[in-house]
Amino acid sequence: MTDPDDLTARARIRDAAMRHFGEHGFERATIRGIAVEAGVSLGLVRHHFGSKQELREACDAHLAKLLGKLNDQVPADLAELTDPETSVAANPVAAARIAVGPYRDYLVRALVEGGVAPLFDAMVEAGADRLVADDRRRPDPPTVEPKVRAAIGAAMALSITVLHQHISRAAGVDILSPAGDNLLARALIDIHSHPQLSLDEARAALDRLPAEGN
Amino acid sequence: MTDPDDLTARARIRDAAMRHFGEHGFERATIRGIAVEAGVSLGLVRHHFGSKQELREACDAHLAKLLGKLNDQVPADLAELTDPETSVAANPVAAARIAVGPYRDYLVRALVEGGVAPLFDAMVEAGADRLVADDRRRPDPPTVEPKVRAAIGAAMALSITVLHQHISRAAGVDILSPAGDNLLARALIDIHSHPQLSLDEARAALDRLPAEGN
DNA sequence: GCGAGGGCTATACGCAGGTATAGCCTGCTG
DNA sequence: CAGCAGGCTATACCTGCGTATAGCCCTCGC
Repeated sequence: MTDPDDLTARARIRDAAMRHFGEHGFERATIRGIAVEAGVSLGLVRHHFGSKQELREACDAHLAKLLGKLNDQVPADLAELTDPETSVAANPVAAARIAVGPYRDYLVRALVEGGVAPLFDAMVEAGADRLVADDRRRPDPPTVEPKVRAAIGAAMALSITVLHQHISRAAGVDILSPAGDNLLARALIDIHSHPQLSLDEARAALDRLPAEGN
Repeated sequence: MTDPDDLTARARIRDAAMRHFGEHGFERATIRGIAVEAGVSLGLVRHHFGSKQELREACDAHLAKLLGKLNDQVPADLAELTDPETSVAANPVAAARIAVGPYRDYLVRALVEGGVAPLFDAMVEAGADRLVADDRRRPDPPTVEPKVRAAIGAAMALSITVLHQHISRAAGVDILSPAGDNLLARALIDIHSHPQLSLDEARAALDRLPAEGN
């Protein structure tokens, strides 16, 4: 976002494209609109990126690079990304929101219509590692591979971003705003510390399932 | 889906539209393509539904009606929707998959780009009711309104459908297929019966949060 | 039998927007 | 200075697609 050469026209075009794609979706966004917002001519967009499709791929790549970087230093970011202006401190939820913020809409679009697969897979990988460690401490051995559970976990984590408009409407609070950080954090802590199913219920549910096979 | 008058051209157009919108997205889908698939002329689409936008709204309405009906009789469906052909029996996950199946892609699109808000809100309402009942049995009183937790829960539930392509890829199994029903059900049971955070960890996390306010 | 209405088709219009071309201007290198 | 490369603009082209119009044909009521 604040790379030294991010003031080049090329970077401005890319950023404008990410905003437009995120806001309107790939189809509805127009090269002309992107060019206007970037303050360049229509032809220059085509000059730098060959076609609309290639422009999109460049955006995907850029997002992946950004979030990859972010992913690598989550711990550092958590400490560092404190934003004095909005009085959020030591709240991982707020940190994540701020970090992803500018690219949130684009990320959501990309997730739903393919693309950014590597990003998701990285999240799964990280989650699976954590699960493997946690599983050792479990009295009951899990019957499902860590990777599968991690994939579902990653989807659930992302669902807050992906469906934030619905969550916010239903909850009556903009969940992805400074005002919502605390609420969201508390809700997540509550949800993740209180199982929906008791172990007994879980066993009963498992027994009701049809025999292994498919 | 199997209404008596669902063989009318109007219904065929609507169904074709839902397929096209779901598969290609609203912008990329063309009225012409829909007309061809429905086996009618271009003009007839416009005759029945005034414009592309109105066609879309009709699709939204139809989906809401279908899923609303489904929602009302979930218990009945769970018993009834057993599909002998695919050997799924008494598996709620399979039942849900089969019920939503034909409209899955459309549902996902609609969820992400607005629309179908009432559907989501209904899920939240139902979830909140359940939470209120469960909360009474909790030793520690929840600090977050049921509605907020229910909204997040609904999003998490839907995330499996919305992000199924990523989950399936990462897990190496098509999670929304007969072959995946059992795996998905077992994974969900495991996840929902094993808290990610212990109560102690939860308390510690809560303490680390900045003071109430925002 | 005949007028009317509605399901349906064929054809045309208009334009938005992706793609393509031609060329300007500035700066660098030999 | 010559000349080239590359960032950049202006303009034109043309296809695809939403929208609009005109009218056919069949059925039903009188």
